[in-house]
Amino acid sequence: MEKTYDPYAIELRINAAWEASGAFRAGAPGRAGAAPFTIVIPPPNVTGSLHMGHALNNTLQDILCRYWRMKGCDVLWQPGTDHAGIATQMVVERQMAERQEPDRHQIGREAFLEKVWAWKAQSGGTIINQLKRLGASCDWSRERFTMGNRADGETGQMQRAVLQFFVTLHEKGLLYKDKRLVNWDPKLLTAISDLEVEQREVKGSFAWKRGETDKEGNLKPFDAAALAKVLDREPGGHLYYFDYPLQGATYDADDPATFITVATTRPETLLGDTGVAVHPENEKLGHLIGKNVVLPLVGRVIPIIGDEYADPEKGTGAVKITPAHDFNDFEVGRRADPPLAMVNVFTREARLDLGGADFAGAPKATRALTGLDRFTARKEIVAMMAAEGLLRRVEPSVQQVPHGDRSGVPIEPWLTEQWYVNVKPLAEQAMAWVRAGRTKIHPANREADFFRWMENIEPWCISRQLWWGHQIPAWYGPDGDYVIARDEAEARSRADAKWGPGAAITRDPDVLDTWFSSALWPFSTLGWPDETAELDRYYPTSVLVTGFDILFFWVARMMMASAACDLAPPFHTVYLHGLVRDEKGRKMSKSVGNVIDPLVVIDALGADALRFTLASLAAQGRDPKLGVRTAEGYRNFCTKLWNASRFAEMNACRRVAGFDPQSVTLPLNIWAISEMDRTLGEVVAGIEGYRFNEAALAAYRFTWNTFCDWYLELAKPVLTGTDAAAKAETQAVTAFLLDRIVAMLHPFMPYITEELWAAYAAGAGQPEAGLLCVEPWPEPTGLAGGAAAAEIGFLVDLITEIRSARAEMNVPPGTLAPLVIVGGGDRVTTLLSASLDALKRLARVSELRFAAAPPESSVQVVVAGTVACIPLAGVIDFAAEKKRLAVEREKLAKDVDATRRKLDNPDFVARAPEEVVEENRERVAEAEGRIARIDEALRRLG
RNA sequence: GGGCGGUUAGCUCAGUUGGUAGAGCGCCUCGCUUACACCGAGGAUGUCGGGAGUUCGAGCCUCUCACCGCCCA
Repeated sequence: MEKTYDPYAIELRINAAWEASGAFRAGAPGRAGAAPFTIVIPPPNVTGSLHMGHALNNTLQDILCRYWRMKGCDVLWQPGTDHAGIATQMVVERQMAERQEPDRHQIGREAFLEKVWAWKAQSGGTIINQLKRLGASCDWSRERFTMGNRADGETGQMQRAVLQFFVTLHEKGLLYKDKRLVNWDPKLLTAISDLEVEQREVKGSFAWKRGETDKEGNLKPFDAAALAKVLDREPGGHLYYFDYPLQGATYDADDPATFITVATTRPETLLGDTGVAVHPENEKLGHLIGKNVVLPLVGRVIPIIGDEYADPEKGTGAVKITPAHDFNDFEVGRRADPPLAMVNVFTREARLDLGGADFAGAPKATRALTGLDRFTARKEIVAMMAAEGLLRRVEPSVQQVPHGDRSGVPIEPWLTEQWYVNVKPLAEQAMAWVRAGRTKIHPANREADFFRWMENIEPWCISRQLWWGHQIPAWYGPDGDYVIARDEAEARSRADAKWGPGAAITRDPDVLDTWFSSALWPFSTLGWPDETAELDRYYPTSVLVTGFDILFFWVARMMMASAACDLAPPFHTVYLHGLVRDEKGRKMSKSVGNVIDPLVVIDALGADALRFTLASLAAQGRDPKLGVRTAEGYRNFCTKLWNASRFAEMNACRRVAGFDPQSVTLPLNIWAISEMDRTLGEVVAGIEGYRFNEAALAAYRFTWNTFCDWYLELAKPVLTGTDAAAKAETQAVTAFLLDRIVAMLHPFMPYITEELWAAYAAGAGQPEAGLLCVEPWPEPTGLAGGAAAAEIGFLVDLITEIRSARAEMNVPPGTLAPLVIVGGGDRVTTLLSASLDALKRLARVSELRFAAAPPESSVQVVVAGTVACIPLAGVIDFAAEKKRLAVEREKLAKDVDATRRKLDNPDFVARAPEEVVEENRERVAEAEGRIARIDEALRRLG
């Protein structure tokens, strides 16, 4: 073996070996009869690159896949990538702009898509290769892409899956077109779904009030320029109060009978107001219901209506209603009798468009605003209202402003016709699955989130005004109605039937939401809509591992898609992990500059160290916090394991064919094997219970603390000793334990364990032995630790106590001293005599003596009732020893006191379980025994 | 405003039927012993956010308050 562990070279070589062996291919002939275990990867954005979230997500999936593969399952980890419509189209458009090329509208749809595919070809392999470096044991031969293969066009299977899904929804009556408000992104010029909107808190700073005076008592005029300056930085964050004059009255700012005041956060929408709402039971304003106001700047006469949406406690109690530009107002307008008119004032770029009939009667100055950007318009409108004397007040307010999560600009509710899926019945089915336990969600408390969202689910807007994506398979005929078909030919025949032969039809230019295709991922990747052997064998999949942030985006939609296609629930378990944060708990983001690149960590410390770190941080229901240094400890762990293996090699601890753990006789070996069994149990329970951190920690503790710190140290005298039989057994056990350690750690640290496995095989003269990744998972030996385990436990405690006492006495480490055992039984005598070499080595004992009474001038420790004395005349620091004993005595006395009080409580003795009471009695007895010995020792010291 | 989660050693966090608190890192002291200084040995540090309740017994269960975070309106 090399002197040091070099991750980079090893990872490269091991990866090649895995690839060449086909070990990760699903459906190996040898596993034809095995149970399948399937995971579909959450497909990363095809043009993206690996970030820490991916690293966590895929590490956890890989742990499961490698574990179940070793357990004998036929594992399919289905890899692939997502076309990420908006994000990818944005990237390509940005590139074109940077190169000062003509934009997509100038070059046309075909040429643009050509460029996107070219970009995919160029950057699409990046993330896949990065996943390979992480060690992901996907079946790479089955890689899929949500847009399918380009050469196949719409006849490719992945494309047909999407078309079939669309047709199925249509046939089930779950698909419809509707003209309603959508979240419109005026930068990307597309509708986006509710989930793609993020609320950002915005707070303004400008305040003004009509009639306000300065220190000298002069009226403060409204300063439009000052407001504009504030709004240039941040257009939101203010509440504006406007007076709307009542029809037929002469406006007088001081006479409330002549106007109604409304408050708004978006003054520019005023132009589209078609009503004012007041709560029907509003005592102050209720009497105005039924009257009209004259909309300032426009002249439109609009009604004051009664609607409970207008909260009398909030703002002025009256709300301006703009049905075409606000979701709540849209509902209010529809409820009203007669319904309020809809007046659209924006273009798709969110510029004012006041050229229509609705503004024919508006003043010229107002119509001149046409073409202004919405935020410029905001400043203008406020200034104009102020000039008209109708601005009552401006105040800063904290607002949640919806922003497009991709474009980062405020979204605009906008009236358009879009395609929707009625997801209600599908959500019902998905919820039924979860209720019935056919799909389990871990951690369980996320189930509540799932139900809350599903119960309040809104129609899913699936059309996007983009080019990169699956084009909607709907064709419009001469009358504007449509037919839906799987392909052009089917569309033609349907069109012929509907509109007569040869009717002109045009296909809907829009594409489908990316999630529409990723919703099919668990079955489209297996061949659906075709009936394939893979679908039969690997569907439904086993576990879905993903971040809780896409529970609704993706997990819920996969379940609904399965329901729509009359398939079983797509997975029996959903495991949701947290979001990786930096060491201060902040989200990792480029702008903050706290991003830790997984590849940088892999380069520096190795993939195994990164993986182990992530696994050990993956506590359920918590966001892992990762610092730059966190992974170093686990790099050290790799080195530790490496060196333990080197030690074994140097001491000729070779794998023994046919080794039977039941035949082991040395207490040390029995103890170690039984500890190994226990650890295996913890690791299995951790992995199968999705408590990855607990599994990782158990394996870590055994390897470092039990095996390296104690087993190997205690084995050293045996390995260098003269008892050939004991030596041979210990060599065999060391090799046996290392085999199990690397197997147990393999799901977490595949590279170093695979490498060591090969080294062990070579050492044992089995260079042709197979790969660890397809070895069977080690099953517990069932060896009972019994008395042997207790003996080693005693020895470990004794050595620890002696070391501790010596250190406290400032005994120089080089000093050897005898160990005098007082009143130990036969078992102790035998054990310690047999362990003399270990005691010499680990506790600096020169010789072992047994005596009836403690010798003079000695330090004494007590372990499990046995008194061990170290006579150190001349070396011992008497004052220090007295102090040490006094401190210990005080601690014990306190303990005795507390425990006694408990035992004196009749309720405790009566109600606590017998074993707890007994435990406390023993505690008192033991502590009192120790106190007696300490007192004796103190007397002896004078 | 509603919901969820958090508050445990200097830092990051474990703590799964309630039985007198643990790990890693950091810190301090020491280092004879060639598997490993990316190491070894020893050590210090916590009224488990505040308050109340249930219980023989609460980090854990209930209520309440405070602060922090996330999601939704």
